[in-house]
Amino acid sequence: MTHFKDISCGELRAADIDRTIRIAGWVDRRRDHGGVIFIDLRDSKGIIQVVVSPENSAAYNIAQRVRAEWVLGLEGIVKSRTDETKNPDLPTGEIEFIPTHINVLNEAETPPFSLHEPGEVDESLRLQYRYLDLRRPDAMQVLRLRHAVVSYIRNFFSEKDFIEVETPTLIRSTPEGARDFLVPSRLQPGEFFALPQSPQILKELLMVAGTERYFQIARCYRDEDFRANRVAEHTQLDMEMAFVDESDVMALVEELYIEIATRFGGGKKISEVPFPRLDYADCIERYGTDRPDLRFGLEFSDVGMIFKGSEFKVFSSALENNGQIKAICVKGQSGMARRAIDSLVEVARSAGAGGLVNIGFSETGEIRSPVSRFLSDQELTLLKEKTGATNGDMLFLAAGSHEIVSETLALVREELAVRLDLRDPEIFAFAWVTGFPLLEWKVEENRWDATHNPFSGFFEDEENSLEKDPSGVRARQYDLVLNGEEIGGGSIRINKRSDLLRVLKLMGHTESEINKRFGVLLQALDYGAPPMGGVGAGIDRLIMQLIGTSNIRDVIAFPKASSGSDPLMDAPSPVAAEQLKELGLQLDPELGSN
RNA sequence: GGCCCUGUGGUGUAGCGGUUAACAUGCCACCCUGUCAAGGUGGAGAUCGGCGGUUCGAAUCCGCUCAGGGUCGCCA
Repeated sequence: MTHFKDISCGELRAADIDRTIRIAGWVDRRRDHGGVIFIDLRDSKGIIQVVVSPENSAAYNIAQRVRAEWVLGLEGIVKSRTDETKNPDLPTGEIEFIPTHINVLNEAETPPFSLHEPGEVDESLRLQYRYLDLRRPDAMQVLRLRHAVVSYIRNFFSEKDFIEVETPTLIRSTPEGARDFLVPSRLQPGEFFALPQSPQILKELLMVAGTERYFQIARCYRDEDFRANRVAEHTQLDMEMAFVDESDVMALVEELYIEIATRFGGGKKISEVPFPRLDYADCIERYGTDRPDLRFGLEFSDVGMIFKGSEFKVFSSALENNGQIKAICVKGQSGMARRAIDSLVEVARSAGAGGLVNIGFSETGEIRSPVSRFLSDQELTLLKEKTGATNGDMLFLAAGSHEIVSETLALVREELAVRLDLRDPEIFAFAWVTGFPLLEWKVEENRWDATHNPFSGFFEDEENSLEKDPSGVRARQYDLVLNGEEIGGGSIRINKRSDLLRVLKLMGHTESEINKRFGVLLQALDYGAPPMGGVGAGIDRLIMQLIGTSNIRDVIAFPKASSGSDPLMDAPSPVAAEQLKELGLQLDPELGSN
């Protein structure tokens, strides 16, 4: 196989018995019995037990010195273990390796943390020594899975006549969207490149160029604060097709994700095929979010009608202020502990709600609620009817503006799912969400803004035209949701210059701004841009779902800490004054010299 | 930028106003020829993230600060 090894440690099997071979790897564990010494030798494929007895004094002397994580090259014979000493827990447990020669390829310091149970080790320490952290077989396994998925994606599109085209990582800054990472230009001092937030414009230009079917595994950069599922640089499956409509793109993407979930999902089941299509407005009504976790129910019911003129002022006044009242029905939880209810109220308050009303219907039909004295029998009867609650169930109600109610109950719904363990870990719940409004009103900026990106196509008719009622125009946008995470999104693009201009003007851009920022695309659209659409889909989040982690750093070889710094390379770092001078940059003296 | 949580031998934790700062694991030495998280005996190893304050006395209480994690803002 190579100069140092004929076969991987982890691949040795009974079929190799009596072979004389070379193996190499790291010392996983060493067990010294005074006489015989056992060394578990680990490589990328697994572990093999090496047995060194005093009879081979040269090897034995070395084996006595050996410590954890030393790098060894061995020459020897594969032997069958006796029946009593076989280890059924190990894939290589039927055999062991008897070395004739041990070659110490490198010694090693004792690692700063155990490589055997590092789940509990401080993450920043693990990141600082990421090259050791990745030695853990399950960490390396994630990288292997990621590779397999990406390579499957590449094959999938290649076989469907797509070509992968690389696009530049030094591009022009556009003030739309997230904050750009900037790279100063030496040749044009005082000017900057931006790292792409996605190859959006470039892939549209590729469509104008006649590529027709393009994809790319593309790195995307956004200089915003981190979250558990968000980092500054992420990898995206970027795809674009010409001469398509929504159904073409969605069908292809759906086919891909079904294949990936089936092949790489570790036996988990896809809850519904074809993926359910949800309308945006409907989604907000039922789940309070545009990326609902469909692994469990707990849908909202609108119970506003019941409380018109109710004695309970919180409810009646919410309605008078044009708000709404919605309920979640939790089956069999009428006896929920007071503490659990209180903490749900806290969750609701954190979302901006005044509170959260709980109404329990006990098994014997009694009402348990802090507001029971305000509720009439008729209201309670109607509540049961509307929410489907029966004796034994618990209702949670929130009242207020549409926005507050949605956000509040969405949080409460998630929290209930966690506490009641409603999320089946063996399920992939995919869904498409469509029917997004094209534009949303930005109160602070006093203008319309694109809900996704300004290049998204739109549906309009006479009543709902851009100029008459922008809020009524739907985008030709589709988002792919998996287990409550947005894992992809795309649209059929605007391919006519005049339409793009209409949208950009509505968004409050002046002609000259438009030309400066979007001039290239506008011009290109004028040169015969075909109908086109595609998706951008997050690879990191997909892998997270496949392995079932909520920490995005688990699926990245060398991730940044959530502060945005790199504990391994100790980046970012100050640079020499020379470098700054070449770039024509001067630092704000108030930043100090650290 | 706001809020919440965490910081004690190498690692993971306990201790929460007076302790020789405890335990596990790792490390080192010795014993041990069939273990596979080997076992046994012994040993080294922490000024309790940093600075300041309160107190007769601070790992413990308070303030500031640093680092990490989460979250809101932000993320077309």
